[in-house]
Amino acid sequence: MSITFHMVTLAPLCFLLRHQLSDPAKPEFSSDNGSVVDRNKEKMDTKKLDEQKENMDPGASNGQVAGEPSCEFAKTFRYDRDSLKAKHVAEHACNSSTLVPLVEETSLRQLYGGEVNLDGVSQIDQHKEAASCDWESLISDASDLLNLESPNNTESFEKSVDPATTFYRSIKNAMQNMHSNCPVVSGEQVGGLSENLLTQPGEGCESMDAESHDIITGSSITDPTEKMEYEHLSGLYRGMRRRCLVFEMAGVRPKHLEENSGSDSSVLPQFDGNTTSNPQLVPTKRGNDSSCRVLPGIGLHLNALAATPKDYKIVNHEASASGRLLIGPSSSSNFHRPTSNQELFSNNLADNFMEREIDTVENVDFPVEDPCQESGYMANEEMNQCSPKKKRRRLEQDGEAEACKRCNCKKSKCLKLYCECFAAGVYCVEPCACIDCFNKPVHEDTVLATRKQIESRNPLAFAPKVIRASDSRPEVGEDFSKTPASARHKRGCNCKKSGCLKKYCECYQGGVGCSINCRCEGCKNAFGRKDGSGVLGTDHELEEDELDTTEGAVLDDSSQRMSIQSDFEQSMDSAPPATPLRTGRQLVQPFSSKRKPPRSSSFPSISSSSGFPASQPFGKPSFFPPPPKFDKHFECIMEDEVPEFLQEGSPAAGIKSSSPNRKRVSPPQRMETSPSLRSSRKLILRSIPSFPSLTTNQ
DNA sequence: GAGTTTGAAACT
DNA sequence: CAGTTTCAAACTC
Repeated sequence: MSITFHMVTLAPLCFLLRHQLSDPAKPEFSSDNGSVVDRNKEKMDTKKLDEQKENMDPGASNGQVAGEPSCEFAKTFRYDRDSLKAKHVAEHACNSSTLVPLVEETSLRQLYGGEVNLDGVSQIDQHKEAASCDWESLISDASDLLNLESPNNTESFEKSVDPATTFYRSIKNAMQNMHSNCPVVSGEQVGGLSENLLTQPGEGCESMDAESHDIITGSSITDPTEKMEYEHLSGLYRGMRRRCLVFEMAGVRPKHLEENSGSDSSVLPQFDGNTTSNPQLVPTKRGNDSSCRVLPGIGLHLNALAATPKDYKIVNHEASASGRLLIGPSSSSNFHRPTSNQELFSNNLADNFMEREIDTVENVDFPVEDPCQESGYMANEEMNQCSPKKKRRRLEQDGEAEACKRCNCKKSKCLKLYCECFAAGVYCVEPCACIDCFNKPVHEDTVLATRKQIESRNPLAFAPKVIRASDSRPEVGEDFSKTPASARHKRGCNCKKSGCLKKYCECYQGGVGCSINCRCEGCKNAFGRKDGSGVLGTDHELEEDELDTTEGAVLDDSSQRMSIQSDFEQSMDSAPPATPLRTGRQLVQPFSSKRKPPRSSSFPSISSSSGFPASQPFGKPSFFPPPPKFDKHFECIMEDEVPEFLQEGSPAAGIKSSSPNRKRVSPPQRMETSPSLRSSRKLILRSIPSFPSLTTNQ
């Protein structure tokens, strides 16, 4: 049991460790091509492992339910690889005892660096004598334990563990464990050398290397060669294990979850939006509704982990506000790091998974209050009997539609950009009316592969569609919503008939004016025309054609326009409290050179909030559309790109930092140089990979 | 709710 | 790169 717990509590740490081991100079994730093929292959292999796991897991009440976690474990091991460099170091260590000290010390420092200040470090040596364990079997057992864990047991388990203290303790143990492995190489524990190691030093060491990390994460150990095979994909699945692991650990998957898992095989934990009132962890049916799950920022969550349970809860709370599951580079974080698109995607995906997992962990003991989750949950519970359209409308009317996309795809399998969910980087949720949907956690690999493929075709495919000119960045306190035209659609629209006055137009839908990038004809975009004229409400430049009775976008007079604009602004302002639109704007950071959108000054923008008022001032269809589709995107973006707490390091920033997606931004250097945030920084996974020097803070 | 329109995405 | 097709959302009735 203790091992199981360790795996849970240390999962985030492991994530951290892996990142820290990575070579900073090297892209965090391999963005090599042919990933699709490789992935397919890996998929197959993973499935095999899956099956094996399932066979080994008699406790699996539901094939898929139990299977996925198992699969995750397998994946975990495979993908959860340290950087090649790190591994090589380990391998060298295996072959040369002289390197051992370096490996141990360096790895330890890298692994725990200044991020994890644990007393356990000092005790490691004392435990080197500890008999090396058969980690494979141990972990296997542990994983089985997880699956077999009955709700009751789990419950008692949860109760018996104090998150804060246990986490601390677990880390220490894990560290000890890790060192108990290394000594084998160093000769300090020759007795513990496995036969494998003796016969295959390199692989053995690699295994150990893997074990040393996977032990913490609870991943099962597989053939080292396989690990190599998937190493380049390590980043993509980095967070998965934790998700599953956590879920399993949580072991509180309610019965109804299983009941619903028939068609919805995904069994990742989801929390009831009602957890507000119910402190109990209430995972809900997952798979389709995953996108509604809040994936708070990694860093925040990790911070939460490092913090006291109280802080934990608070952070989680706030972090959950955005309620979006980003699985792709659509998140703004992409713009903050000079990584490849693939990396971005992978990172984001991983992060999201990570977030999910961490979130789950947190929620084991602390309730989560998340509007999105709630809405998602409610949608699941209440909308099931409604037609997709009704669901959509209802949600939209509730202003919750923006929180969770729901598609209606029939042919695309939700694996193309046609699918709003997919395009938004979220999994399809239960309310979706899609047919033959593959955009589910169950098909993670497929989704990843597809996304990667699409990105290979168009690196910006998942990037925010609307960007904001840097020079138009508003001053603090300025309501950027007043200048929607300052934001521009990344590519511009191509409208022919809609006059850019309907939501067919992406610019209009995004609440931004058309720009020179647009190839639209007869542009009448109320947010600003291609020719640069007329930003509604700001300059009264609406011209006759805008006032024409075209398309019902009829405006009687400027005052009305103003009213509408007002409405629009209000809508912008009516963003959910957790949606730091303005804040985000203030903090938007420049795109990395790689991510810099074509022909634009590159500031991702949030054109509007997701909370357009349900009521329209004039009792008729508003000239302004309901929250533009991109809002959701923007929300995430803004949240992502708002490392305010990192930038300012102010106490207040701490609160803001709980915004869900901020995790992604976290500029490493800032974190490094912000002593006041040290405790938080410790567990900001997101930043870890790019940490220039983790050892400097020790 | 069914059918149409629209334009982005995907394909050739 | 341009033209065409496919697709699903937006819209209309």
